[in-house]
Amino acid sequence: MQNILETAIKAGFKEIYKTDIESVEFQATRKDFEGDITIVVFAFLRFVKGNPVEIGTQIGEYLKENVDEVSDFNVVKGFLNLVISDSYFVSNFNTIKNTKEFGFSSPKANEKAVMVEYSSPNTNKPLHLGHIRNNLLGYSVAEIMKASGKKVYKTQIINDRGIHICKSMLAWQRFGNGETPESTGLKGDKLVGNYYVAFDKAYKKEIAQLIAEGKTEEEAKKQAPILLEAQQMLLKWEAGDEAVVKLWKTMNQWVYEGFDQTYKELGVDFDKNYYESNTYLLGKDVVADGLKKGVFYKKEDGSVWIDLTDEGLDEKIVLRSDGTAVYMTQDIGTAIERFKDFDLDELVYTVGNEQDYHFKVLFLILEKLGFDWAKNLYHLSYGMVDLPSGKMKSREGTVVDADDLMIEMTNTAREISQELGKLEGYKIEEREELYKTIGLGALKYYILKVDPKKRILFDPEESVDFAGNTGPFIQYTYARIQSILRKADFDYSIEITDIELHSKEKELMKQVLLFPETIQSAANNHSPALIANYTYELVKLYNSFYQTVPILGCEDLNEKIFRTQLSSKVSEIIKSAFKLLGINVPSRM
RNA sequence: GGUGGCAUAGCUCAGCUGGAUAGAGCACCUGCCUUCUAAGCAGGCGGUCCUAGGUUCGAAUCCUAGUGCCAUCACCA
Repeated sequence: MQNILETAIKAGFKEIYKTDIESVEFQATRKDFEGDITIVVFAFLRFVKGNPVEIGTQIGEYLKENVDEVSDFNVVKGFLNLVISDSYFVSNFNTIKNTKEFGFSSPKANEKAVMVEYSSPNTNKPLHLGHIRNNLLGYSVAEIMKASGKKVYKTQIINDRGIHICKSMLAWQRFGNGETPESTGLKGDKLVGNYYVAFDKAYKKEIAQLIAEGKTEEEAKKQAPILLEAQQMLLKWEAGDEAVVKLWKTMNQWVYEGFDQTYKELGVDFDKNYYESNTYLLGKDVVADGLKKGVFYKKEDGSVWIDLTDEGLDEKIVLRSDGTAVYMTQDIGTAIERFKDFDLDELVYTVGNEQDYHFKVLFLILEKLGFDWAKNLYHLSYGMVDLPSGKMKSREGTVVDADDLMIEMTNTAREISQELGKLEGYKIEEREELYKTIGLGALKYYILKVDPKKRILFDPEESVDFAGNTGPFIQYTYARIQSILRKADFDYSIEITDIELHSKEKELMKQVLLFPETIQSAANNHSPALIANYTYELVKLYNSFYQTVPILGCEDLNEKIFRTQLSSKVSEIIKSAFKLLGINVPSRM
């Protein structure tokens, strides 16, 4: 539509004012004015001198005469509001009416893929609310990019080695009495997490003891025997000590089983897992190579650095003086590995904004090393999820556990649903499934509707809403439409062409037609929030339509068919949009 | 201290590349279930868009400075 108008407007200026204009500025007409599309006349004043109202009127008249789709216009101040004909909307609707997965594009042949990394947990403690945001964002962005026409691989790198892992292992050895998930009935990740906390407790105790003996806090922190022992254990692990490796495998396996369960409940998945225990040595040869190229330099003690002061950053270490890899070394190696493993041209890292600096440096290093794909690396940086008491800290037990939270959400959904009592004829299992759908819908929507880069304040005392701009509200609208479609006992597949639109229908259709560009924009911006906001707007318009005009009770058969078709399309879009957010929709609720 | 991010209604958030009287939801108040699901609809109340300058016909949006909160600046990850 905009293209048609732009060409016409340019032609109009040429005819009336004998001038060429560069571009036309469009915007949606505000609700309080009549019209569908608005042209900002002010922008033309650079090319044509005169009164904006006069110019607007002349252009409006020109368009009304020369463009079929423009049925009327009005000018308010410097704004030319155009009324687009009903037939334009109706014919547009008819072309998309039967499109399966309207708004989604399929991947083009031969196009390279995008890899989205998310989750990437440590294997020493259970997943919490912060991981939930990460998982939901990563999963959703991956789905959105798929829908926008990209081939996508989902991945995570599991941080399964290092001193923090040894801490839980050591604590289990000392205090565990051979406990297992089976013997305790605990989820594996929970059990291991308990020992991570136990380590910290014992460690703190030893520190206090040493301080009492006259050491400074700093000395005490470094000399606590339990810490030294954990460090010993790490060395043994790296040396391949049989007993340590065996324990490591056993405990990690417990954690994986626990994680799998959480991921399944949350509804996220991965195409490939990377393990840090396999990748932590990667990148060293790249560093050696970069050293030759002069990208890095060696200090006297043998450590290798990169100087980024020209870019306004600092110097950064890429290899320790003892030749071992740091985090950065691994990330360099892993990135390269991934581009070898898959035919990629883009890699998205879903990692909190506390690591902004790290990724800035990483990308810069890869660019300096000469990888042309380095410019296609993207850090999907999101804000922290904070509690009213501040930051969540696993070691201090101030975390909102992922499993617990999902259960609580389901419980709330159950309470509300039972109170409303609309589920006659539903079996117990069906109901439980539904409570989960609604509870998780509330949680996921609550988190995803917020712009990723903003931090979220989560108050466990105030439960997530189920009314207003929420997941359940949107699910409810979907269920309502399903109810209508179940009751529609007539053939509504025929094409309706000649029809006069109710203003509610027109507004709704305008929103429907925006779905494809919303997906593209959400993909470009890596923002599920755009999908959430779009869907909310769509659903609000639908509910207003639903309560203003009769659908099945409509006298005129054409109207009735058309409104049913429109309802059906809206429900399809709700379902698709929610699929992009990883949220299911119920046929009743 | 250096660097980066954020600041919009009592609370939670929208606000696209600058554009019309700054929009939703929650909360509070008023109506609407003998028509398709009231987890809904219609309406009311509520704002120095952090502050001060600047650019512009026009600034919540762009620039500069300041204030506040958060993050980061380790041979940790």
